[in-house]
Formats: sequence, structure tokens, C-alpha cells
Amino acid sequence: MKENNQVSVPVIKRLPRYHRYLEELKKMGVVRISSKELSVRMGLTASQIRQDFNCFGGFGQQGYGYNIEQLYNEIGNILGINNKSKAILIGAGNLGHAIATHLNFQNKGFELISIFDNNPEVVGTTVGGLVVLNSNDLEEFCKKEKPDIAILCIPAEYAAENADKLVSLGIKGFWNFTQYDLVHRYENIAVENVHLGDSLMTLCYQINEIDKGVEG
Amino acid sequence: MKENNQVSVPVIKRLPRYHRYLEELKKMGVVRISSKELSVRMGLTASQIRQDFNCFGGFGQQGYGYNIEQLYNEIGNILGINNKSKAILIGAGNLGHAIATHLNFQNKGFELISIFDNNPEVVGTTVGGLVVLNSNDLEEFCKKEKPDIAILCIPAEYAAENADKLVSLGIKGFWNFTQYDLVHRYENIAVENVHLGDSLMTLCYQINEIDKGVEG
DNA sequence: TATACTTTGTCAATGCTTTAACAAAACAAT
DNA sequence: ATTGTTTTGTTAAAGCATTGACAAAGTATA
Repeated sequence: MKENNQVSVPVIKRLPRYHRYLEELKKMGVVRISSKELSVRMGLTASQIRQDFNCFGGFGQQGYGYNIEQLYNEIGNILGINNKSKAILIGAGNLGHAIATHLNFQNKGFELISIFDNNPEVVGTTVGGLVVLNSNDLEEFCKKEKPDIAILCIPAEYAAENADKLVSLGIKGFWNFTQYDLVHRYENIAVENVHLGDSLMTLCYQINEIDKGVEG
Repeated sequence: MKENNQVSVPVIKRLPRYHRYLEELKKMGVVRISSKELSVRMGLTASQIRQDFNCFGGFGQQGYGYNIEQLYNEIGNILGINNKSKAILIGAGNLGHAIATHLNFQNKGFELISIFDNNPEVVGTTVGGLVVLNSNDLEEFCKKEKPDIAILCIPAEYAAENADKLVSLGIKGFWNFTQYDLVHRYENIAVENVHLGDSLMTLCYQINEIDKGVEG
């Protein structure tokens, strides 16, 4: 058991992927799996898998492997997806709309409780079963409902002011889809930046490298 | 100059972020910057910045720093955003729709040339200035237009078959928004997975860790 | 019950990334 | 011109993450 020590970021980032693979195996009716077999399926080393699981105290059994259902539940617990945190979405444009309707928040530890926008044409419409509220009512809403995280789907130039305001209203974390970098702005506020533009540029680099290799 | 050697993934992943910060500085009219000052702005170490730029051959000048415009252009060239690769989008649902309309492909090295869907109700509608084509015409289209990358915005269960087909039609890379993992499937095919669900779960973990720290 | 096999948990070794340190080079000011 | 300051490019050290190796502990089989 090393649960008290800080677990490294690379390990944490791999947990959702383990969770996905285990869910699939569970659905297929598979009961147990060895680190060896899982490593082949996932394209990792067996050693890394054992090392990863051991950060939280080893759920396996020698000569047997890991019980899939148990391991799946353990990882779910580590990630904390069973305590549903309250999420609000800021910005009901194209991207915000897609995020609200496309994702299953429930099985990822969240409940989307409200959507805000400052465009009068959008306020009052229904998105993903929720009526879009006016951004002016954000403060009052937060004081009453105490949401845990905010999903930022607004233009980059409004990101900083909105984030600052939300932090002052007690928000504990951001899922940030704006180009603006929130990472180094606050202490003790969780931030997940989803920089789609950066990701696309990285793909661009890869494509060009492959082209170089083929042609040169 | 180390350009021949393979540059490591962490370095490449930081390039788009440098590019963003430099663009902003350029817009502000700043002409030069030292690694020290940039490090403060970006929350990195100056050493890392110099090390990163040196992978491609040092664009700075001792006692002066880096010329912002030049550095910005160099990084753009390294990423290859000036040769516009052709991109097609598969799946014009909520997410596909948002991707097509929300992102500026042009300044990230791509041109979105077509959108495909297999839903007859969606085929023929216009999304982001492009008429949605029928997935049945994909093969013919690819043979004629030779797109470079495909953006996958389809349900996970169709990801593998679609990707296999696209690879056989000459696609060189994927921007994969499905839950399905494409990483270990092909040789010499570029893949950028955008696992939004994984990202959300990671945020969930962070929130719960902060809560533990506050309460325990 | 004994024997052979499997597979974990863990320690040590390797490999990779980041940070620190500093000489060499350019700039700035007198 | 000279002197002091700035700041890079680069080498060396420190810090992490991944992989390899193996004893210990379980399973499976006869």
C-alpha cells in the first residue's frame, strides 16, 4: 500500500484507459486477466501494468492474475467516479452544445446541473435536457447550488475573467476548452486543459514527419 | 543542428503552446524575448525552453534573446502548418458539427475539404460551409481527392472498421474523437487520440484529491 | 500431498526528461 | 576601445518513469 504517497501524473492519466479496457472485458464476460494478457491487448508492458496497480496496493493474486470486476471497481474508486460532482457548462455555442449532449457525465463522476450563456437568443433554449440560463444569474446560482467544476466553452478572451469569477464563487476545478492556459493561474484548483488546436497541430507535425520519411 | 535526430514527443507536444504564446506576444507588438521572461509567462524553466528550441538548432542570440517573429515562424515551419494537408470529417453528429464549425483548420496546417455521414437525414445539409456527403461515396471521393487525414467523430463501435477502410484508401493519419484506441493498430499512420472521457475522469480524480486534502 | 506451472509484487537497472551550471558570445554604456 | 551585463547553447547532474528480473505465493494436476 502506497496510497498515502503522491501517485505520479503519468499513472493517473493511464487509469481511465485501464478502466475502459476492463469495462469492455467485463461486458464480454471475461472474469480474470493476467498483466501479461492485458499488456498485449493495450500495447503496454506487463511490468508497467503491475507497477501501476501497485501504486494503489496490488489487487492481483499470484498464479491467478486480476479479477476483472474487482479491478474495474477499484480503479473506478481511485478515480472517484462514484461521488458525483456537480458540473456547470459556461458557453452554449457549437462546442458547448456538443459537450453537453455528446458525453455521458454520469459514468465519469459528474452530473451536469446547468448551462449558462450570455447570448439572449440562446438563453431559454433547451440543450441536452437543460434550459440555458443567463450568465447574469451565475453568481446567485453558484451560491445556492455550489457546483464543483465549470466547463469552459467560451472564447479565449473571456476565459481569464470568467475563471477568476468562478474561483471566487467556490469552483474547485475547470474543464477548459478555451485556448487560454489556465494551468498556472491558481493554487489548489484542478484544471484539465483540452487544447484541440494544439492536438491538431501535433497531428500536423506527425503527418509532415511521415511524408518526409516516405519522400526523403 | 540536431534536426536529423528524432525529437522527443514531450518537446513536440510543447511546440503548439510556444506557438500560441509567441503569436500573442507578436500581436502585442513585442519584438524580442529572453528564455527567462518567456519561462515566467509560461510557467516553465528557462532551461527547458532553451533546450527545446535547441533541438531544432537554436534561433536565439546571446545577450539579446529570441526574435519573436522569427521564432514564431520557425516553430510554425517545424510543425509544418504551412503545407495545408487535406482533412475529411467522418460523422456529422453533435461533436462532428462542433469540430467542423468551431475550429480554424487553416492556421493549424489543414483544410477541411469534406464531411461524411451515413444518416440520410443529415446527408445534404450544410455544416460549416460544406455539404454533408453520403458515406457510401467515401471510397470514390478518396480515390479522387486523396485526403491526408480523417477526423473520426463516430460511435466507438464503428471506429475500427472505418479506420481500416480509410487506411486502405490511403489516409495517412487520424484525429480520433472516438473512445476506441487507434494508437497500436497501424504502422506509419499518425494518430492523435482525443479521449474526452478520459480527460473528464482525470479531472474527477483531481477534484477528489483536492477534497481529500481539504477535509482529511 | 507433492510437483510443476503461473503470475504477482517488488527491487534494481536502464533509459529518458528536466534542471542546473557555465563558458562563449553578443549587447550596452561609458 | 574597455568593462560589465545579459543571455544563449551546451554539457553535466539530478530526478522520474519504464523495463527487466526474480523470489514468494498462489493455482492446477496428478
